Amino acid sequence: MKITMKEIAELAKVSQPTVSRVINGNKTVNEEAAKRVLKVIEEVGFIPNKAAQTLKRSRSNTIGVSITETYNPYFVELIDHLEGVARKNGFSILLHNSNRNPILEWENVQNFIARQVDGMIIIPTGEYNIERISKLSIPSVVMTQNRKHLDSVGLDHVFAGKMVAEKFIHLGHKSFAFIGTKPSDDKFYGFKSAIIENGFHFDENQFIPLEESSVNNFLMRRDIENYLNKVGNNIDFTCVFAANDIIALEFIKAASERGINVPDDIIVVGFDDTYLAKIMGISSIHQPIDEMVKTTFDLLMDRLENEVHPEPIQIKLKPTLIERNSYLNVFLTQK
Amino acid sequence: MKITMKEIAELAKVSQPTVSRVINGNKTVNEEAAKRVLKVIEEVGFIPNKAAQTLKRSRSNTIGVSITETYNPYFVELIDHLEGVARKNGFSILLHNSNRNPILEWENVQNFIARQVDGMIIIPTGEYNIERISKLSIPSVVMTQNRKHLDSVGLDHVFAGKMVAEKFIHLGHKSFAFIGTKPSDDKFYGFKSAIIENGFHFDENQFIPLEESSVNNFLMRRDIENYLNKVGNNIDFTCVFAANDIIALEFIKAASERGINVPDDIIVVGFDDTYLAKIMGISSIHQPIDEMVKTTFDLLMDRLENEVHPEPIQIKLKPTLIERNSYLNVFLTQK
DNA sequence: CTGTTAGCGCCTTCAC
DNA sequence: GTGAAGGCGCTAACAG
Repeated sequence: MKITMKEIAELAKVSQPTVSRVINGNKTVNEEAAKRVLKVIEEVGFIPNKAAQTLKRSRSNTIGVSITETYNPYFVELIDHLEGVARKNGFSILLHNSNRNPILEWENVQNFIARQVDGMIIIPTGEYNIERISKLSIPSVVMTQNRKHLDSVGLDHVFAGKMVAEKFIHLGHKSFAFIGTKPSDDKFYGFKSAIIENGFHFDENQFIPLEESSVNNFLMRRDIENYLNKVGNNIDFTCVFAANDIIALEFIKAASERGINVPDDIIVVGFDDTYLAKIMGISSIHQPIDEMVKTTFDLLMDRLENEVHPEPIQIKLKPTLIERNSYLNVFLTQK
Repeated sequence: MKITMKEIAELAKVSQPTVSRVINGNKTVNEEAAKRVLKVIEEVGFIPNKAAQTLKRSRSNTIGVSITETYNPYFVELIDHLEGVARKNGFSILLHNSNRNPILEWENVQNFIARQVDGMIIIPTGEYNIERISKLSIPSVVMTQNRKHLDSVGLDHVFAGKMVAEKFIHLGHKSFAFIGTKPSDDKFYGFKSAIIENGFHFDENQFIPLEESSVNNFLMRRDIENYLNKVGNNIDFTCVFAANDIIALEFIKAASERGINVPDDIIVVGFDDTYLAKIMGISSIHQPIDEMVKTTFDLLMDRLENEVHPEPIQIKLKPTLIERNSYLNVFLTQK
């Protein structure tokens, strides 16, 4: 059924390796013969079998990508760009979702190995598999987060937090809030540090906690409502930094329903600058997706070509703050 | 560097085919020997080379997925589910984006063939490549749209349009609008037909046209603004059916800025029921993503196992209408 | 310039 | 039950 080089060779009256030569652009082929081969290939629509090539060359031109979720559009943009960059460089993407589950993440890695990927790009579920991966002899780079034991391209979250705090302070705010999963978050660290460094106080009651398991907007909303119900009318912060855009939007909605106007009463800054922020006009920390993908891919290519295995590189990209008016305000002040 | 069955065989003091046998669960192996082999495999962390397996078995357990975009979260949900179902069945996904470009789409297909995928799932860019694909001898199924020449799992768009029109009529509306790319759209056809069948009139001036090239919310917004500017205050429709949720939201925003209240003045129904609709409380046509993915995958598996190549099957799934209050209304009526 | 040869890692008869 | 032999489709020396 399937056509092979052998058939092409017979039809073009050359040997099979010659067919291989013309396909791989080996110049040392008689022009006439090459033409004949190309003609036959064209006619029968021959496409070389990459499984055989991979086996022979021990290079698959495939990279395995393990992601943690697709719920946050930020990750989707990342994957999409990555696929584009990879294709432009002749690579295909093998995509597997770990769903934030380290066990599945490890399965993904095993699968990538089995399928002979040339390299892996990992959006990690946590620390769990990082060290094992680093010992694997397959070039791997972690994207979106920095890890000690592996090449990684992340974002300067501390800087992002500082930037937001300084913006708030510059705008005259004096009482701050943060919404996020864990207090150990770098962006919270940067946020809080900058507040304190500027002589202000961060009230720990104004850390609005989200459950680790709150992975969609309903659950995030629930956590926010819980907080708001608890504090009742004792809200005295005037600015909020949310750990991502979905959270920011849910806070704005929850606040609005309680008669709190954003941005007149409270201003909000989200994170990731996804199209959610763009569509809804929410200020947000923009991650340089293009740069992150490009850097990650280049780093992987570099590791792929230069066998030497030096110390892991940690690259931290600089975010920027995108200011918007909050479209929601438009709706609120309409009447 | 890489470990092979040969090494395992030596370490376990058996022959290489025996290693293959235990890995593939062939019962005809001495228990003692099998144990030894498994132990060695465990110790050295051996993972069989799928490129070799693929070459030998001419089966890769991979399916190629060509998508047109990731901008609409609906497609992302689809891919994510698909990846989950595929994995559960031992398949990996090779993902390529055609970016709505038929040339890239064809490249994707070629690449899939080269990489020996067992089957393909295509979200098509249009009619362009469908027939070529149908002649390919690799099982392929089109998802999200129905095509004559290829197995396809789509949605009953005509029914969806009817459903929305009937809902509008039931609510007492008499003047209708539609926002979408082309009047040939099945959902517009169903929408308009139901309006006429119920004795109402559809004013062609109330087809709000979007450019084919308007692929993001800014461009969609621009088209909507153009329309609204053109008609000025002569808006006499009270209900709008938008071809997707992003369009619906952009219309709501544009209308709100002009003092038109949604849903008090105009009600809006979107399409796809993405989380955008969920987050913003926009009514929308829900596509049964789970069912679509499951059906598509099962159909592909069926084609994969039963060599016979009967007539293409066209499956049309039934959408449902999810009614919401439009959160935007909450904001609008706040003060 | 080009054909012959060998082998990538695995699976599959086929004898023993 | 298991080893030996052959081959999947391709590439890479190596002669000629």
